[in-house]
Amino acid sequence: MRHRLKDVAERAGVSVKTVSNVVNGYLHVRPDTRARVEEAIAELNYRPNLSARNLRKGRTGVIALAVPELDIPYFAELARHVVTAAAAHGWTVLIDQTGGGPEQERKVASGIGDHMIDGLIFSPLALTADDLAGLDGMPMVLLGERVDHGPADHVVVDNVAAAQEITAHLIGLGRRRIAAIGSQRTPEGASARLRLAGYTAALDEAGIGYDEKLVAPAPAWHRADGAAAMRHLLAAGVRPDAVFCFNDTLALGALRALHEADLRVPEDVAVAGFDDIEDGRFSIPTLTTVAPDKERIARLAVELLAGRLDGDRDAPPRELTAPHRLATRESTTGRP
Amino acid sequence: MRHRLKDVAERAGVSVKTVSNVVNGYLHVRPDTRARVEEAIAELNYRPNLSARNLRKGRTGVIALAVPELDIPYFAELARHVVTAAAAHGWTVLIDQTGGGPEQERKVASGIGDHMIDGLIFSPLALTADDLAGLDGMPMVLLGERVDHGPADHVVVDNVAAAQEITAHLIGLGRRRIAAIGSQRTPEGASARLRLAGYTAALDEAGIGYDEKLVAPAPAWHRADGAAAMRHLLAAGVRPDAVFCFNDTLALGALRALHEADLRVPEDVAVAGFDDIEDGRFSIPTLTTVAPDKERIARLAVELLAGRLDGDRDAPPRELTAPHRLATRESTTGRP
DNA sequence: CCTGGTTTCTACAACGTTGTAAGCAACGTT
DNA sequence: AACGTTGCTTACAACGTTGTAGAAACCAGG
Repeated sequence: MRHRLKDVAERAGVSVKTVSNVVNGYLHVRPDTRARVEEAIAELNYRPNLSARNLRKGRTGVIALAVPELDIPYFAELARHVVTAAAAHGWTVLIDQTGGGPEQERKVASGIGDHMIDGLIFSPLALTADDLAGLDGMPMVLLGERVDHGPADHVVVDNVAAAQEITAHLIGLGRRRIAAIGSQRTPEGASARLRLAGYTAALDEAGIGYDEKLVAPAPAWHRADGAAAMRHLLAAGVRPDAVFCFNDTLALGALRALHEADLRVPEDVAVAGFDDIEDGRFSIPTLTTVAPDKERIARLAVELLAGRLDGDRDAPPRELTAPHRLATRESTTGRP
Repeated sequence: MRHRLKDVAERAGVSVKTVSNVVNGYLHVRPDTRARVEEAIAELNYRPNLSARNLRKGRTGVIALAVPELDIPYFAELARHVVTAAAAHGWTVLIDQTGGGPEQERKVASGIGDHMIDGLIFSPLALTADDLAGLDGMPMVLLGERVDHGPADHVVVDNVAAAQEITAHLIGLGRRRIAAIGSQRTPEGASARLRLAGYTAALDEAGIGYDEKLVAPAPAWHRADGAAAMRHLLAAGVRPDAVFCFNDTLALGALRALHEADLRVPEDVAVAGFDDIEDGRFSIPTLTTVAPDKERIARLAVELLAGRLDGDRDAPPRELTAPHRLATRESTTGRP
C-alpha cells in the first residue's frame, strides 16, 4: 500500500506541509516535531510521489541519453560513464535506443520532450538541424559530429586529427598500402567522412597516393560488416599491408577475416581501429586504436547540460572537444 | 515555450476537456471540432505533460530494467531485447545500473519505486528476499537465479542443465582434465554455484573425479578476471586440456591468456563459455558457448510484468524457464 | 507586560491532466 | 407536443506535492 503526505501528517498529528518540510530538509522544524514526523514516515514506509513533485516543481530529475544501439560496446561504455557523471548531479538517466535510423531518431528528438525529462544527451547518426527544431528549447547536448550548426551544445572528439594520427602511425611502421574500412556515403555517415578525411590527409602528408580500391564501405559498423568488408577487399585481389578501420568493432571483424585468410597480424597486415573498447584489449592480437576519453566526454556532456538547466537557456551554443590518445597494441606493433 | 491543454482550448474555442478528449482519441467529438482542435495542437506544437498525466492516472508508462553493468555485453544485449519487447507494450524502459553490489542493489530495489515507474525487471546478483520486501508491492520480475523463494516472478535459464551439457560436450571431445573458471563463494555467486553444480554433475556422469585444483575463482566475470584466472592456473602448473568458463567474457580473457602462453585452442586446450555474446562469434578462435534465448528471456519478462500490471497483483509468483542451446564453434571443435 | 523579532507551523492555491456527472442539442418515436 | 435516446460538450474535482503568505508560539529586551 502506498501512503501520501496526508497519511503521514495525520499519523504525526501535524499539517501536510510540515511533513513536506521535513522530507525536504527545511530548517525551521522543532526537533521533537521532526522526530515524530520521521517516525511516522518510517512506520508507513512513506515515499514521495515523484510525478506529483515533478508536476509541482517543473523538474523531473531525469535526463535522457539517446544512443543508436546499446549493444555496440562503445555506446555501452559511454552510457556507463554518463550514468556515473549524472549521478553526481543527482540525476537519473533514461537510456533510449534510437536504432540510428533517421525516422526513429526524429521521433526521439521530438517525442521525448514530454515533460518526463529535464534534458537530453543525444548521440545522433542521422539527425539534421531541422529535426532539432522540434525540440522546443529542450536543453540538449549532442555527442559526436556536429549537426550542421544546429542550436545545441556539442561535445566532440577531433575525428580528423585522430584519424590522421593513427594513419600516420601505420605509415610510420613502413606501411604504404593502407586500406580504410567503414566509409559511408549516406547522410548518417558524418563520422565516416571525417575519419576518411583524416586518413587521406595523412596519406597526402606522406606523399602516398590515394587509391580508391583500398577504401571499403561498410553499411553499419558492426563486427560482421568489418569482416565482410575485409573479405571483399581480399577477394578483389587487394593486398593491403595495413588497415585502418573506422571503429573497433569493424577492426575486430577485419581481424577475424584476416585470420580466416591465413594472413598474419601485424606481420602481413597491420590493423588499427577507433574507440578503444574493452574487447580490443583482450582480442588476439590486441588492437591498436584511437582512445577517446569517454569518461571526459560523458562528464563534459553532463556539465554542459547542467549549465543549460541552471543557467541561461538562450546562451549561444558551445562546443567542447574531448581529448584522445593513441593506444598502440599488438595489431600494429606485434608482441613485445 | 511550452503549452498546456488550456492554451490549445482557448485557441480552438473549446473546453479543456474537449482537447483532452481529442488528444486521447475519445470517440464522440464532432469532426469539425476535432479538426479545429488538432489544428490548434499543431500550431502550438502542444505535447502533454506526462508528469501531470501520470499523477492523474497513477501510471507512468515507464518500467525500469536494473542490471549490474551495462558494458557487460550480455546485459547490453539483454537490455536491447527488453527495450524492444517493452516497446511492443507501449512502455519506455528506464535502464538502471546497479553496479552489482549488495548495497546499491538494495537501494535500487527500495528507492526506485517512487511512482516514477510502473514495474521493474531486475537482474540481481546480491539481492535477498528481505531486500525485496521493501518494494511494497511494486510489480517486479527477476531475471536469473531465484532469490530464495521471494514473492516475485522469475525468468530463469536452467543453469545446471546448460552447464552440464557444455561440460559433457567437452568430455565428448575426449577431454579429461577440464578446468572451470568463475567459481565464487560470495552470496552474489548464485549463478556460479549452479554452473559449478552442472560442471561437477557432468564429471560425475562420465566417471571423472572432481579436482579442486582445476577450479579457479573469479571475483568478477570480466575479461580481465578470466585472463588472470587462466594465468593463475597455468602458473600453478595445472595443465588442463579444456576449460569451461562460467561466462563468455571470462572465456575471452582465458583465450587471451592461453594465447600468451603459446597454447593452441582447441588443440592443446578447448575453451567453452556461457551467454553467447556477439564477441564470441568473431573472436579468434570463435567461442563455443551456451546460448540462452535472450530475446525470449526479455519477452517473457515483459509479459510477466504486463500480467502483474493488468491483472492480479497478488497472484502467486510464477517462474518461467527460457530455452537455451549449445553453440559449438572453433574453440572446441577447431576450424572446419 | 508590552514590543518587535524570530521560529515554527499551517491554510490555501496551484502545477496540468483526466474521470465523473451532468448539461445541452438534435433526433426519431409515440 | 412531449418523450426518451444519442451525440457532443462542459464544469468541477481530484491526483500528491510544494510555494506563498500569514498565523501562532516563542523569545529577549525594555
